[in-house]
Amino acid sequence: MTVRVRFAPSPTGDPHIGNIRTVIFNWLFARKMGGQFILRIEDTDRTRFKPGSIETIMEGLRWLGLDWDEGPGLEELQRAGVKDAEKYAVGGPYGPYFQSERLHLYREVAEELIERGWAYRCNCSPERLERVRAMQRARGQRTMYDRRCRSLPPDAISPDEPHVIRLKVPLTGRTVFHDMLRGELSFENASIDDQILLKSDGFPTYHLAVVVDDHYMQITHVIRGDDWIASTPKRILIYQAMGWEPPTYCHVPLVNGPDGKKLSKRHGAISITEFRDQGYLPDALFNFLALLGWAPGQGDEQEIFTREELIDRFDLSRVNRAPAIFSYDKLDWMNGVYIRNLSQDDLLERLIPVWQRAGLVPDPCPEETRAMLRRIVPLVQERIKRLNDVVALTDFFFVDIEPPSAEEMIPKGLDAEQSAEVLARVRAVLADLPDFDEERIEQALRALVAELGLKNRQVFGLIRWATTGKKVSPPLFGTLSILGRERTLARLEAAEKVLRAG
RNA sequence: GCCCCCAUCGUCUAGCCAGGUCUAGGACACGGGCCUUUCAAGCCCGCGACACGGGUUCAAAUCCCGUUGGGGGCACCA
Repeated sequence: MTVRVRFAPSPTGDPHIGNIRTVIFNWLFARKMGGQFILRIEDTDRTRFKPGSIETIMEGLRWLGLDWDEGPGLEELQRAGVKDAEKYAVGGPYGPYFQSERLHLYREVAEELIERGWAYRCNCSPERLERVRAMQRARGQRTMYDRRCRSLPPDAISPDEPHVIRLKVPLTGRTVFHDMLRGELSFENASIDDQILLKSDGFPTYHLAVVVDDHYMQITHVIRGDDWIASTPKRILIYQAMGWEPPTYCHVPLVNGPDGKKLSKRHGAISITEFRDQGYLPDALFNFLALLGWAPGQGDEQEIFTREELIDRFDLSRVNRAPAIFSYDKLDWMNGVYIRNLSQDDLLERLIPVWQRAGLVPDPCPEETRAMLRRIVPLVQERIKRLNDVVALTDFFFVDIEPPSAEEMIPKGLDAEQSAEVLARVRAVLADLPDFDEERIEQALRALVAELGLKNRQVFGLIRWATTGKKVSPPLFGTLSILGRERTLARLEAAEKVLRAG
C-alpha cells in the first residue's frame, strides 16, 4: 500500500511555523516513501474562519516548495471564494477536500454510530454544560460531560430538534494505540469524555471529521503535533465502533520559543508569511526546520542539505521525542549561508523587491538603476543574513544623507582642522582621477594615506563617515565608485564644512 | 486538580534501540586571536552537557525504578 499523508489546516489565520515544521515532516515522509501528500481544509468551525487564510496557507506551502499531490479542485476553491483559484487547484480522486463540502458523510457516520450503540443524542444547553464544568472545577475534578443524556430512551430526543451527537465512551477498560515514536500509549476509558461528534449546527467536530476523512481518503500515516496525543483515544474508539482500521500514528513534538514556552508573537516571527517578508530564503527555512527535532544521525555532521539530500536521508522514526526550541540565531546563520551561496544574478532579483518595498527603488526598476544595483550585490552578499538587511546597509546609495557630526567623524589622533585638511586632499585626489573605478580609487587613496603618514583606518574611516553617513558600510572603494564621483565629492565637501564650522 | 508525554553543552543535535572504542563528537551562539579601511565572511583557539538518586552489570550517557524539572491535554476549537 502506498503511503498517504495529509496536512489538514483550518483556515483560521497565517500558518504557524511550528505547524509548518510538522508539515515538512509529512511532506518529507511522503516524498521519501514515494507516496502522496494531501491537502485538506478543515473548515468546520464557522466562527473562527478568517477570510483569505486559505490563500495564505496555500501560498505559504508553495513558497516553501511543499507541493501537494491532492487537494481542493478548481470548483471547490471557487465555491470557497478563494482568489486565484486556478493557481492552487489540484483536485484528486478522494474529494471534496473541504470538510464543509463533506457534511453528509459526517452525518451518516454519526447516525451509524447511534445505531451501533456507540453514540447518543444530547440536548443539554451550553449553559448547563458550563455550570457542570464550573462545579467540577470547584471540586478540583477533571471537567467532563456528566453524561446526563446518555441513558435517555432512544426516542427521547427527536432528530428534528436541536441537539448534538456524542460518543458513548466505554465506562471501563483502557484504550490503547501505537505511536511510531513513543510505542504503546494507553488511556483509561473512564477518563475520556463523551466527546461531541456532531455539533448542533450540523457540522462535525474535529474528532469525527478527521476520522471519517482520513478513512475515506485512505490516509495511512497521521503525522501531527503531540498536543493531539491525549485526545487520540476518542478517535480510536470511533475507528473501533465503525470497524475501520486506524492509520499509523506519529506524534511529533511541538516547537517552543527561546524561553521554553509555546512559540508566540513576542518571540519574533511565527507565521510563514512573516518569515518570507523578513527576507528568509525558502530553502534556508526548509533546511532549518527539517533539522529542528530531526537529524540524519550516523555521525553525520553536515548542516546544509539540499532538498534532495533531505528527502534521501529523512527517517520519520528518528524524529526527536522532546520538544525543540526555535533558534532565531541559527536560522539567521543558515539563511546567511544560503544567501552567500546564491549567484549574484539570483540575489539581485531577490533584492530588487526588497529595495522597492523600502521605497528606495522605483517599481518597475529602470535599467540604469538595475545596473547600479548589480554592482552593489557583491558588496553586500556576505554581509546580510536576511534579505531585508540590505536596506539599512545600502540606503545611503539611494537617498541624500545628513552630514555626520564632527564628533563622529574625527578619527583618533586628529583634530577637526586636520580632518578637514585630509578631506580636502582626498577630494583633490579623487577629482583628478581619470576614471572613477574601484581599483584607481583604492590605488590613489592608499598612496595618499602613505604620503600623509596616517593610518588606513584613520583616513578610510573618515571618508566612510563623510560619504555614507555611517560608521559601518560596505567596502569603501567599491562603495565610492558606485556612489559616483559627483556625489562622492559633494558629500566630502559637505563633511569638510561641518568640520571647519566646528 | 486529573491524565499523558519528554529529559546530552545556553540552543539544535550525534552517541542510547544491539552497555565497554565517550577524558561525550558536530553546528549555532558566546569569548579570544589571525586577516583587515569599518562591518561581515573566512581560518585558528577557547568556554560549555550526560537533571538528581537508587538499582542491574566486571562495566551505564546508554537498561530498570523513583524524584525533580519541562511540555501537552482536559470546549458545540482545531
